[in-house]
Amino acid sequence: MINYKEIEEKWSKAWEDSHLFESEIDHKNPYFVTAAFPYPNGPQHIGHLRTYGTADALSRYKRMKGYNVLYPMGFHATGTPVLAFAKRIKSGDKGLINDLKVFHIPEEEIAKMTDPVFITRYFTEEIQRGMKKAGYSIDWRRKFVSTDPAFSKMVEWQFGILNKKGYLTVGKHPVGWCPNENNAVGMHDTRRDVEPEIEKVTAIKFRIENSDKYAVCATFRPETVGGVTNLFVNQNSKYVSCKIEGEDGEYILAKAASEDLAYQFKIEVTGEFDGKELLSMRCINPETDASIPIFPGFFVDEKRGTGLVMSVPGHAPFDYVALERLRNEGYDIEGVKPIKVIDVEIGRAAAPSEIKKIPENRDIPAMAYLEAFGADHTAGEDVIELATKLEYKEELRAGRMSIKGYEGMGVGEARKIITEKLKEKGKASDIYMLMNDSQVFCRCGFPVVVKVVDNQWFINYGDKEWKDNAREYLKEMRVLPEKIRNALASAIDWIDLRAVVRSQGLGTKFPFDKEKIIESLSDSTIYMSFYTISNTIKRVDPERLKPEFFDFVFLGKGELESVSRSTGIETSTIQKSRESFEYWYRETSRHSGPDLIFNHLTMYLYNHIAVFEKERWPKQIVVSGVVLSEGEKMSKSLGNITPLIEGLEENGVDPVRAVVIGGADLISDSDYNYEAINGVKDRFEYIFGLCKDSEDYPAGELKNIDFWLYSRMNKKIKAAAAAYEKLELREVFINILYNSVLELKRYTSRGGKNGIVIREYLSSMALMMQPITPYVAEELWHMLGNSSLVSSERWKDADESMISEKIELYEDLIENLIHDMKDIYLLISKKSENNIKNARIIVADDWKRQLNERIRTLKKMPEIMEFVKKDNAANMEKASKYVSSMLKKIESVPVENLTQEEEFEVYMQARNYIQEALGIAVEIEKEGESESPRADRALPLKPSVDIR
RNA sequence: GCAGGGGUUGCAGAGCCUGGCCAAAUGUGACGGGUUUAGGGCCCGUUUCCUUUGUGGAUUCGUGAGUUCGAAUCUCACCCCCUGCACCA
Repeated sequence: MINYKEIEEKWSKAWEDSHLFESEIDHKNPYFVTAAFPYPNGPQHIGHLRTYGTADALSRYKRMKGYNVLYPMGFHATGTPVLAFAKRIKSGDKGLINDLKVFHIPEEEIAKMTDPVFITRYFTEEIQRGMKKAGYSIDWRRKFVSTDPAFSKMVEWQFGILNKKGYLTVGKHPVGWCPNENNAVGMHDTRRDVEPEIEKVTAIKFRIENSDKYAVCATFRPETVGGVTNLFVNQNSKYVSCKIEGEDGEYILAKAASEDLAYQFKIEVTGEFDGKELLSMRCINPETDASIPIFPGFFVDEKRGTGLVMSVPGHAPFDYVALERLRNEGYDIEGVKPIKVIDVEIGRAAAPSEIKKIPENRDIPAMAYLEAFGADHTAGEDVIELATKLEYKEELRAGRMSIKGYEGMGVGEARKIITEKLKEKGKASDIYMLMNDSQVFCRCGFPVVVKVVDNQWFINYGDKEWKDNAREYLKEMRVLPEKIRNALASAIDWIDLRAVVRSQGLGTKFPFDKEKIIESLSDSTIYMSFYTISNTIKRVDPERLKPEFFDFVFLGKGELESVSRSTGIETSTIQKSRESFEYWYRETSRHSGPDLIFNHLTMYLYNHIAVFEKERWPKQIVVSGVVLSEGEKMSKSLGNITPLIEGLEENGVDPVRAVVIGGADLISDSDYNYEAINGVKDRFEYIFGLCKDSEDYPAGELKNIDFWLYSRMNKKIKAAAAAYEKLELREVFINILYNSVLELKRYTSRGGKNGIVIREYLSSMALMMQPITPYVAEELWHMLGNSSLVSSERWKDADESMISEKIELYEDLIENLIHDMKDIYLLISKKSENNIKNARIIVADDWKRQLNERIRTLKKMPEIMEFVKKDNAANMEKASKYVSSMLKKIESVPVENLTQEEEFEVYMQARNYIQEALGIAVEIEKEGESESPRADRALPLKPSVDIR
């Protein structure tokens, strides 16, 4: 049994003593690996092993390939998480405290976690401990925290550059807002952690006849404005008339709605009245100029939108139903007829199971959709809702405009055009609505509204030139796995204005508004560069880190002497920092998770482009997937989160690394599960056992099977290198552990027992395994008698001359033959009462082999037979039979060719093995010399078998 | 809705870019057998159906259509699933 704990302690100490991972500038090519900043607001769990472990595997591999690799680590404490953490501890949050107990954090430590500084220190140490245990080849001397004053200086410098380049703008922005606390609310500030879903809708103005007042309706479907036959109001609600800054005329809104909208517009209320009063008015459809009435609508919500609804009975089931109900109540709705503006085939784009029948009459689509669900205007709201959703969906996807001026146009396109037109004429504008199914409440208990914030600072990722640069540069950059390049490209296109400051949290003060703090994703877009100097400036007073310093170090601007004079930093320090940056910041690999593609990674790319010279831009981005636990997503509620250190101690670091890092290819999810870990352990045991046994094996002369193992080994080395380059770690690991074990087993069962061959194979395994399972590799390496550290060894390239397809073919022939023979043996033993005495293997004659060549090239019977005649080597009758049968399955005519003698030799050499496998005596004969009735059936590479 | 990814034989998961050698790797589970035979481990076999002194046939890779001599692989349409959508790290 392998004692993982023992080998982990032994080798991590050896690595530390040899300072193997403390990287200094040297004559070799640099390679700089960074992985996402961990947050020091909790210990890490098994899932974290993925990104950091993958980065470690790459680091270790690149070191083997002769690069001077730097893999540093720092911590991200800016933003609200650490503060919020302290706040929750202070308030005695049971859930959080419980979580911490799961991670075995002592109570007296938890008690101290009301202090953000303590939290940061505690968890940076805790995380570092876990990372060391996990065997990451990290240079810890460069560690820093994003709240360090020196780091802030660099962020200030960065924002100075962004500002100079005109990438910072001030403007308006909609956010979820609590009117009580006067604060922006995100998901974590709401009750039950719901995300306020803010959506833009179109508000359309309907002028009230004979006045300069407008009724305002919010809608998602402005393209149906031509089908508006009336408005709906809630006759029991209060309405107001008001003035809106920047707009002419007066506007009518529900009172409740106007209160919410006041956070989006400056609204001055000029009057208040009951909804009933509106019923006597008429207004003008802005698209058709028709005069339309105002009716009471049962479904109108005074808080939703504007509290007025434009009625499109032709295309909105709710509107249709409301009108029908009014009619049945005796309301005079004559003159209001549904108008069809879109043509659509019902049931075209929906799951047919929902639909009961397809109505024939589609003159009123809204009615038809209700009928499709077997309902009419008496339907309940849930059915109307269903019909509405289906109709909206189908019309958008498959509908064609039928109204004048837009005939045949797709609904999506018409929506854009009509909205644009209305806006141009000043008849529509955008408002924001919360789209959550139920009201969103702030934690303080107040309902959340949408506020349009003024004076909000943004980074303008929409800047055309910047965007073009990013788009272009992405093409040059290496992206692993290749398939996320698309996602990055669309992220680059999509990212636009990004709010960049917050009013609370830890972090760097925003240089252009010192009240605000730089938002924490924006402060960590170029931090990797800081690793290159974090150790050279350790003793420098942060106040001296003026922009001139960073200009010189990162951009090579200015003169050393004058920078030193104006900053007060010694020239040697400045010079060293510059050299370090220049040396390391070239070949870089950035590692992150899939959730960061659309924010961090995109911003990382943009900001490098904005700040640095092109040689310093990202060279490679690597995104690794997430880790499941026993096939399920890890989550607190499932209680299946394994703390990193605990998992590593329980199962051993390398089995866990193998399963988590090598268990799936990059972006795919890997599964941390018991079976897989055991599978890996079993194989490690096998390898170690074989290694021990092989000490007693003699060397001896090399046989076919030895050459076979060499051939497989060298092929494997080639394949592993190719897969490592693309970080296809699953491919690598399956190949070097699982397949190796299969090959070794086959080798020994075929009588392979050459100690030198086995040990050479094992040492190449140790080398190849090292990036993924370093401890086990190290142990194996030393068991094989090496005294160096495998972690500092070079990659051994494949010896092409040892790769032999022919040798491998021999082995395949034998395996196939045994397989076939076993089948036949089974069949016969089932049928025959008699005991089976022996088996004959009959190897096909050479004339068949020569014919195979012809069959593959000529492919036609007459021509082939022509050849047979000329050649005269074979019996014509036998030959024609053979050719015609082979022609039928021309695809399976083997390309490889052996002579009868060669093939015969192969079976002769393996005769003992075959006999053992079958448990009966085996004779090997040549077709021409055999007396077996089945001799004819022998095919090249597919001997006939005669068992009796 | 928009964007990205995906739907493969019990499960997991390759293959798809570069069509044929794919009834489809590998792992795991299940079943049967073996092993100085409790279990485990290890070894062998089976694991879509039919057939069989054999290496054969039929039907399969979300659904439907198409291109092709030939499609899991290419094209189109549709259905379903996962992830993200901003001030939140």
